[in-house]
Amino acid sequence: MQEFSIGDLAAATGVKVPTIRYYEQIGLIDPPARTEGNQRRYGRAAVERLQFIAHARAMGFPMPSLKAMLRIAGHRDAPCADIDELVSDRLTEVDERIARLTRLRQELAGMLQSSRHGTVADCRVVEVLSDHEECTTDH
Amino acid sequence: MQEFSIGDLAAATGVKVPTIRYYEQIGLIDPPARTEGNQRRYGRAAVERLQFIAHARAMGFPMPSLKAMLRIAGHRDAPCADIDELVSDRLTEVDERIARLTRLRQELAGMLQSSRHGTVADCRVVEVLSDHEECTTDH
DNA sequence: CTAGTCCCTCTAGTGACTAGAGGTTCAAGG
DNA sequence: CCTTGAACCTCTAGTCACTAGAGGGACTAG
Repeated sequence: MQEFSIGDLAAATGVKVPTIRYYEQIGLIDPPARTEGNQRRYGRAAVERLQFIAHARAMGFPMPSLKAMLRIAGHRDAPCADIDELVSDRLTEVDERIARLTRLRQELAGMLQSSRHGTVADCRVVEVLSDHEECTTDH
Repeated sequence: MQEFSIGDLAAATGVKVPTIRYYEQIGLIDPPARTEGNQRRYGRAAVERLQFIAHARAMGFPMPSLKAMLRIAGHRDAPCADIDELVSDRLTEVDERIARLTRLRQELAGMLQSSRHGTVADCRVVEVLSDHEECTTDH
């Protein structure tokens, strides 16, 4: 089993070195073996685990879900349904977020549309932002 | 000109009391007049300004843009175009964000689709999250 | 062997708030 | 007028997920 320094691990996963140490500190990854000179040495498994973490973070999973997934993934005979649930929760969140952003998009576009005057004094943007009643959408 | 306590202001705008003090501290709003007993008293203008801030924050404008907008909005004869630019920047950002989330949505949905097996050992979700190559989209 | 890069720990800082301690002021009811 | 209780004050410290820096030790290629 080949060994990786923390820098190798960082290069392999795209997670920065101090962030890896931070993850170790908060217990997201296990403390690895050390060399005589006290440097961290990781194995393949650590690379995969960190890739998993990086990837899940990139998909916006919150830290607690991440911990839960890692815990579940550790039991190879645990039911996959538990993880599926976290994924579908996240899917729902993403859907909501898309919906909210779409409404916001409309509002922003509307603000730009109606603001072809000259100065701030009669700027629709300022008005709309100052007065919630003016919104065409809710938020 | 009627006066508002910090609590009134909070009630009127939905911004919490400590947050208002924080905004004052970072110079987002002006320090208001004080009573004999050193309590803050605000006027109408402060309510409007804070509403503007709350609203813009709800729309996801970052703090620096907010400061810029407030600065510009202060000059009633400044060109509205400067604010429009911030808004259209934000619009672009929102569009990008929607696009990213839509791709993510697909990936999450795909993961769920293909994971109707039993245990973690052969859970697609775990696989996909561990191996970036498996992604059907890029991110 | 040495130069240069990587690694170590520890502390402190970030942004945008939030929470709490310990004390003061205000406004309404008696 | 006086009391009571809610609202206010300042200040410090905590949150999350990192990031930056200081000051020093370890590893590796030439």
